[in-house]
Amino acid sequence: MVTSTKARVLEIVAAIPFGSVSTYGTIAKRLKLTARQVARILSTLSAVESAELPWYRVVAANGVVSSLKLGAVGRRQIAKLRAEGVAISSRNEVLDFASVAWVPT
DNA sequence: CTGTTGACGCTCT
DNA sequence: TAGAGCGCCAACA
Repeated sequence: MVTSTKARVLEIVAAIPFGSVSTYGTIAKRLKLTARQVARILSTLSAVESAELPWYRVVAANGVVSSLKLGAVGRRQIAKLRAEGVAISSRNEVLDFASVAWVPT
């Protein structure tokens, strides 16, 4: 298989269980990458990929939703997470993050 | 080729 | 508790 960097990241994201979240840094270290690369890959997802993959289950370190996304995508991400049972505080942080955090295997 | 910009993370103050 | 600074690396003008 090709096992391109993008494919590996998408594979991890697609494996995040319902009601759980993961972080850029965790995925990045798991794949021997940097958080920036993981973030950029998710930012370049096609419309189909973004619709199929639970990219909204991926947040920044400490379960904080990236303030850079809050303008547009972030609002949608928080709405999606809440719809899946993930509580988000008024400060855009995942409540009880340690319990819902998921580590790729 | 160089410089800027991030859907980021960690450390120091 | 907040804020600022630096490192990381790929895409883009």
